[in-house]
Order: sequence, then C-alpha cells, then structure tokens
Amino acid sequence: MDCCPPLHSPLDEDDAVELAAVLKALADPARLRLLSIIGSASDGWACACDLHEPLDRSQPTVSHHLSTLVKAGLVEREQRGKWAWFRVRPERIDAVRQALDLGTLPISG
Amino acid sequence: MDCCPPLHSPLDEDDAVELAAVLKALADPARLRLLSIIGSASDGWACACDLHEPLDRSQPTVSHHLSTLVKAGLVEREQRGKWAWFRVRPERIDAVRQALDLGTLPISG
DNA sequence: TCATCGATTCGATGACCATCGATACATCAA
DNA sequence: TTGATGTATCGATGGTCATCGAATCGATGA
Repeated sequence: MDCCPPLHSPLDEDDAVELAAVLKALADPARLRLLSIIGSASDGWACACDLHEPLDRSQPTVSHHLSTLVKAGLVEREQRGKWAWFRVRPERIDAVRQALDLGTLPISG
Repeated sequence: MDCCPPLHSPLDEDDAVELAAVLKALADPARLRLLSIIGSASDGWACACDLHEPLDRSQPTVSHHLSTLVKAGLVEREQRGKWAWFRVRPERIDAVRQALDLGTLPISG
C-alpha cells in the first residue's frame, strides 16, 4: 500500500476512508506516546515489557494499542523468544505527513 | 497554541492528548474530503452551500463536521450575510505535519 | 512434564461520535 | 411584514472504541 493520496488532490470517499483509518490509529494519546517511546529506543527496537509502565495503563490495554499500531502499519513487531519487540516504521509516518501536504494548494501561496 | 510537540521528543500525557485531539479531528473521511474540497476552491474560500452535495451527506451532518474542523482550528469560518464561508488554515495542518516529524529519530538514519 | 511468567485474546462496560430528521434561527427579497 | 432559503441546534440512534479483569496461549527452564 502506498498510503496515502495527498489532501490537495480531489479526495474521493475511498481514498478518504483509507487516509482516515491511518490517522485514526494515530489519534490516541496512548498510541502517540507508544510511538514516541518506541522511537526513542537506542537502537529503534523496544520490548513490550518496557512499555506499559511509562504509559500508566494496564498491560492488556497496551497490547491492544500495539496491535492497532501494527495493523495500521505504523509499527513493526518481532518475536524474540518470550518477548515481543517493536519498531517504528518511519516511512509510513512520512507517508501520512506527505498526504497532509498542502503545498500545492492555491491558498498556501 | 503552538500545536504540537514533535513525536520524537518524549511525549508526556498532556502533549499527547493535545496532539491526539487535532489528529482526531482529521481522522474522519467526511472531514478530510471537506478539507480537500475547501482547499481546492479557487480563492481558498468555499461556501457551505456548495459542500454537502459533493459529500453526499445531509446538511446537518456537514454543518457538524465543519464546526468540528473550526473548533480544532483547522478551518476558518466567515459569515457573509446569509451564507457561511470556510477556508483551510494551512499553518495548522503544517503544525501537525511537523509534530509527526521523525527526522531526528535514531532509526531514521 | 510441569510450573512460571510474559503476552494476547475474550467479554463486558461505559464513553464517545457520525448520522439523520425535525426544528429553530437568521437573513434576504418582495 | 411575510415567505423563502441557508445554516445551526436538538434529540435520538446505532456503531465504534478505550479500558479493564479474567482467561488463555506460548515459551522458557527445572
């Protein structure tokens, strides 16, 4: 998936639904903080076991948010034995940023 | 409001709530299409009367979405006699794009 | 094989929200 | 002033989702 069509082009309903789905995955405080925490890991990878404590949410809730991020393609998951490790996919977030580009809008001039 | 703290900095709960609120306003197909349509207007301003038809939603629904966009600061409203006119505020959308910047993350190298 | 511990899934609950029809409000024209 | 029209608000409804505790799954080590 090449996510997502830019906002400055005429956005049909299907494209809008697709872009909205990714934005909805971002539009939650817990998930934004997860992205921030995971992205701040020294080598980019963070263990799930280190995530629920700083988030101050229950472990099942954090697991739910992580799977939401994975399903949206914003985060990558890797199983290492007993532990699950996660990594931000910056190219996906960049795609969202580009979709929100208004640079070619008349009003921006 | 200087919306919003960048994702690559440690995001505390308050900042995350604030950024999530703006993203939530964006995370709806109808509102994305509204932004797209309004932004495509020749002079940047679009009349509400021209918006519900291409959106294929009822007039009250479109009015609701427009007020959501205004409340989030993403769109500006101006009353011209009987008609309401709207304009995208690109600097606000740009602020969201910058908040999503991952450029300084270690993983992006 | 069994006990342990981390992680996910399940089920329930309460909150929020997109949507609509009906209504009310505001402005313009006659 | 009256009627027509554009817009916002109200109330209701159905759906989605964040959250949690409990249960389940899976891997490790004894």
